[in-house]
Parts: sequence; C-alpha cells; structure tokens
Amino acid sequence: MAALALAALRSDASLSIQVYEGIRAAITATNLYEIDEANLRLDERELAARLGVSRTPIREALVRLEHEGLVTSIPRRGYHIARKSKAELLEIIIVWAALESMAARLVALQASDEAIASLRTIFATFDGGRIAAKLDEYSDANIRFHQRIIELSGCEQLRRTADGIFIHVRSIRHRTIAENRRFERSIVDHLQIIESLEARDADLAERLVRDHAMALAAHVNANDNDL
Amino acid sequence: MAALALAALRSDASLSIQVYEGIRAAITATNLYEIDEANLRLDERELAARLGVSRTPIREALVRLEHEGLVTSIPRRGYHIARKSKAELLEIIIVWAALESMAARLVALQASDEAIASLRTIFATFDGGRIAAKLDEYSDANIRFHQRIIELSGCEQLRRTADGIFIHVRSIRHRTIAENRRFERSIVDHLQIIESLEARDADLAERLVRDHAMALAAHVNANDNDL
DNA sequence: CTCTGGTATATTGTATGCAAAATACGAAAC
DNA sequence: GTTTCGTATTTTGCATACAATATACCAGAG
Repeated sequence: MAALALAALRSDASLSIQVYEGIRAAITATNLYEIDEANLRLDERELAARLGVSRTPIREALVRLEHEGLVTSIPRRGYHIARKSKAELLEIIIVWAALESMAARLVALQASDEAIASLRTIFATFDGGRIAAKLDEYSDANIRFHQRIIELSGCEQLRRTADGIFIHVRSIRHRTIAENRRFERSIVDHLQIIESLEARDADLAERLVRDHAMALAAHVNANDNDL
Repeated sequence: MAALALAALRSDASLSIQVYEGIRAAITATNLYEIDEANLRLDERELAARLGVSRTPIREALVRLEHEGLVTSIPRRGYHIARKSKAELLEIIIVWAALESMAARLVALQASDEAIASLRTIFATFDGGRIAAKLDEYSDANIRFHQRIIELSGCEQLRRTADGIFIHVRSIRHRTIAENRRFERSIVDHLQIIESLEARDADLAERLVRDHAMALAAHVNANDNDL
C-alpha cells in the first residue's frame, strides 16, 4: 500500500464517498502493471488508520470499487487491486471499441463544428517527426483524444460506462504506444477520424474508430505476452 | 416496500451478497414504471428487519446497487429505486445498441453454426399471425433474443456491461412491443438479423442490430411522453 | 391567518465491538 | 527429516451503539 499516493480527502461529501474517490484516484494514478504483487493488497485497517477514519467507510468504498471491477475481493482474505489478464484486456478493448465507435457516430451526427474542431487542437503541439522525442506527452494526448470523442457524443450514459473501463484502456494505450512505432500509424488514424467527423460521415467515422481500437486489440493479442 | 417480493436468501455467499442479489432480483421482477412512488423507497431498517440481518449488509448491498445505477441515494434522506427519465432511457438504448451491435459482429465472425441456429428456436413457437394473441410470451422471447446475441458473442465483459442496463432495456421493450403493432416490424427485423449472422456478414449484422435498437429509441422518443 | 423559529423525531452515516474463518506456526508422531 | 494435527493470530464479516443531520410539527409573533 505504501506505493499508493493517497491525497487528502474532499470535505463536502460523506466519508465513504471521499474514501472511494481517494482510493480510486490513487489507483488511477498508479501504473497497475508495473508495481509488484505485494502493493496490490488493500488492508482495511491500514487504510482506515492512514486516512483517519473507521473501517466502515473504507469497506463501503471497497464495495463500490469491487462492483466497478477495480478491486477484487476474496472472501475472508481481503481486497486486492485488480490486474486484468490479457484475455480480459482484449475484451475491455472490444467494449471500448463498441462505445467509442457509437460515440463517433453521434459526434458526426450531432456535435457542433467547434466541438469537432477541438479534436484537432489536442494534437496541435505535435509535428509529425518529433513525436518519438516526446512520446509521453503524445501518449497523453492520444488518450485524451479518445476520451474526448466519447465526451463530445453528449451521451452521459455512454461516458459513464466508458469511465468504468477507461483506466485499463489508458494503461494499455500508454504501454503499447511505443511498441513497433505504433504512434506513426496512430497519428494517421486520428487524422482520418477527425476528417470523417468533419465530413459528417457517421458510418465512416464509426468504422474508423472501431478499426483503430480493434487494431490495438490485435496488437496486444500478438505482442504483449507478459500479461 | 411491501410491493417488492423478496425471496429467501441464498446460503453459501456472504450476507451482503445475498442481500444484494435478493434486492436486485426483487427490483428486476418489478415493473418499475407501474408502481407508485411510495413503494420506490428502500428503508434500511425495514429491509434489515424483514430479511433478519443487521443494517450493515443491507447498506453494502445498497451501495452496490447505487453504483450499478439501480437505486439512487439522497444523502441523509435514504435510498430509492431509480426510475430513469425519458432522456436517460434514450441514452441507455444507445449504449445497448453499441454493445449489441458489437456483439452481433463478433457472433457473425466467431460463433458456431449451432449457436446461431439456436437464435431461430427462440421464436419457434410463434407463427406470424398469432403473435398478437400471446404478446406477453412473444415479448419475453424478443427480450431473450437480444440478450442471447450478447451471450453468443462470448465476450464476458460485453455481457457484464450489458447486464447493468438490461433491466431498463427489458422494461422498455416490454412496454413498447404492443404499441403501433411494433411486433410486426420486430419479427421481420429479427429474421433479417439471423440471416445476416448465418451469412457471416459482420457489417450487415452489426448495422441491422444497431438500426433495430435505434428504431426503438426513435419510437420511445416519439411516443412515450408519460415518462 | 400566515410565517418564522425552535424543538422533537426519525433516519442515515460512522465508529466500535464481537464472532467466524482462514492462514501460519509449532510441536509431536512416524 | 517430513508430515500432520492443533492452536494462535490475523483479518474479514456482521451486529450494535452512537452521532449528525434533515424533516416535521407546534408554538408564538406579526
């Protein structure tokens, strides 16, 4: 647990909500796949002591996180941060593909021109050749791009559903962007997606977004054998 | 609460899980949109007394249900079974369309011939003309059909995600199937979907499933003004 | 008669105590 | 030396007690 950087708690919500948000933020900020097994353990009493609250709000927060799939509970054995298997990650990418491609369709049909234009600005600071140099920044922009498409759909339920698996998709994208110089392909794909949205071609936008995500799945399936 | 038929609890899981499953099943078995406001209230102590457990497992179950979106909590005011607004239902149908259309794609690409054939048997007992007579049965078959497509995709994450909103989609479909003789259109659509799956035409299957769901959304948007 | 303020009441939110279950450790038997 | 049984310890799961807050109701002032 010492690996998790728990921030101070928000003060206007109930303790259990604050604890939930705190632990969730801490997990989100951690690269799950690069910390060792021991730090995945979430000890109720230790958390309670560290946050200065009793075990009750901790437990309610853990129940939330478990239902969300971020932590797993082994009865009478405690809670652990959930690391997904390769098969599970592939499935998560499929669900993400379904959600984001539907979002792209909605954006093409409903979003304002300004909203679509805002997608371009995400990559404004990158000029083709220098991406490799600031790959971390590009990875963040990449992730924001995909999240933004879902936001722009204006469909709150779509956003909430995607939010639940976002942390995993983000982690996968971050990890794989450097492999095989995938960012080169990525920047081309993104541009095509933006153009299809600007052209208001819902079918094309949907297909491009789906293919882009499914290509990620294929890449993970073929390459990341250490999961 | 008296309107909810709470069954006896399963005995091999923790109490909070049993309570969660029990309440969830009770809510699922209820037509949310046909009971009056008062019965939407979930009183912690009353539930605890009726199920013979303390408030702690009740609260953990309610937290789960809240995170799932089935109940809402007003701080210090208690829990209520969540009734979705029309706008929310439209969004839920959109998410369902995204998930089921992706599932259809996977079924077309991966499912066995037998699995696809099993979709036909769902409607085996209905011959075109007599549907109106046993509309309730047909409605059930209709709902099972859509759920089964998601099952057949073999994507567990897809199924779990759809499960969370299934209760609402089911309720909508059940309520709208009789309106404007939509079942006539429904049976034609289903047949086309099955045929596209048998032909292994992933693009077509995906489009048909999506259009079928989006037609439902359009219908709800145009007709159900009492939500 | 109406509106405001205060107190009583009811209900949630949190803390704590207790019991049950699982593991870890050690001693004794083979 | 190894295995097995039993006990101790640790940790979760549940129950209960207490605190805090929101509403409801009533009284009194305007």
